[in-house]
Amino acid sequence: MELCESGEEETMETLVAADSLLNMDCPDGLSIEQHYSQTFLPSLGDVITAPVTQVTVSADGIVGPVDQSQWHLLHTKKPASQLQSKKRSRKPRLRRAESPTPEIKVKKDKYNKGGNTLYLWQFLMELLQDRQVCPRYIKWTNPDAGIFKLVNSKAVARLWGKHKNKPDMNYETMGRALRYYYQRGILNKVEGQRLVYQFTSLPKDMVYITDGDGTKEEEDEDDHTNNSGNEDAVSDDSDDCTISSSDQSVEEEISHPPQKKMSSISAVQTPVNQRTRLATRPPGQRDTVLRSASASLIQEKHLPIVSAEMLRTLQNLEKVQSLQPAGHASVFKTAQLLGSLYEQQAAAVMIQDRESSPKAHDKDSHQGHKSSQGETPQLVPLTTSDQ
DNA sequence: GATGGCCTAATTAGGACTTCCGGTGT
DNA sequence: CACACCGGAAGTCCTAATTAGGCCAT
Repeated sequence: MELCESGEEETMETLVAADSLLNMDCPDGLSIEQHYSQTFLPSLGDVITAPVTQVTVSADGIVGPVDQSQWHLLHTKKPASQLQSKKRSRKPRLRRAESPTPEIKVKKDKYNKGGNTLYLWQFLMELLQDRQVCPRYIKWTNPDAGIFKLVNSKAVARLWGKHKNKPDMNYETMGRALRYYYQRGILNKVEGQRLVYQFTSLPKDMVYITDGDGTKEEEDEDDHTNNSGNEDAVSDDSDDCTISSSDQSVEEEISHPPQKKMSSISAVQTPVNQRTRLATRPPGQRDTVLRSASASLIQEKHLPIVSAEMLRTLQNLEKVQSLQPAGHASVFKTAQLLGSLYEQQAAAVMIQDRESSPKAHDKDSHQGHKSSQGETPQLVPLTTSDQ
């Protein structure tokens, strides 16, 4: 195992905190460093299953169910000019999907290729679901609104640096990446509160870890009144007790993906309708800068335009069921909305299939049932009205 | 030999950061 | 003074998309 180098300008506190975390032995022999660079990846590999090779919604997509022959025609019929230009000149490349744009792509086995392709926001979400680091180094201050705090920013940055194999990673650098998320509608800054950020959307079945003895409201109180002092206490002093006292649950944690820890941790799974409305909101979060849902995620106006490829992928919906929230934010929103769209379209197709092929009907009805169960984890946009 | 399909390596474009910086606010 | 925070600019790294070329069957 690689030991963390010391001797930087960081405080001893941070070094001890981060190093103890990074070098901590896990029951299965993995350090937490390996845990975040390896254990997460298989769990994310489950996010995107092999049959979902690509999901695209584009401006020239086609609405309506497409059968195989139509599908073939769609992809073989090209303008003559395009065919002629194949030889020497490159075709104009379609822009790849950016996070909050309507062009969505689910990459095949993206997380199983050995590369560290876990995005920073995914990494933070994973940290927030891991009681080894939450709430010691990162914690929810208002889970309902997706607001979290980097309790020990340097430790979190070092974890991120370890994950990305960037030993020089610091909070300033990581913070720049976080600030880019503002533009892309993935994160918002909570004004007036240092080290406090907000996810614009969250997975439907996000696991919320709260302080063992505290409530969310108490955490918020801490944030308003006892920021730095609390950080110190949380970051280092709690190292021994937290880790040692939770060995059993940590062991379970390591052996199970974060999403499956519900039985072993103090977790709160907030229903969507509860998360999207806040009865009482801490006054300090009133000034939260928020984008509207339409600005931050897939917009419903884009959804009538559904590519044939997307529709075909949705016909494999039972495979899509395994999509998990750690995937691309917009993917889940799209999957959610397209799922309902697909159900409507599938209903029409089912009538046809019932007449022609009973087996096809059984298959479709099965898929439709699964999708209507809402088993596909969805990202829930957190809008201004959520505050 | 011409043609078309398939496969694969190389190339390229673009996304997601990373690094550096100068500046402001607390 | 330290730290958090901001955003511009340039760079790196990685991956998906595309192309070119070889091989094989017809």
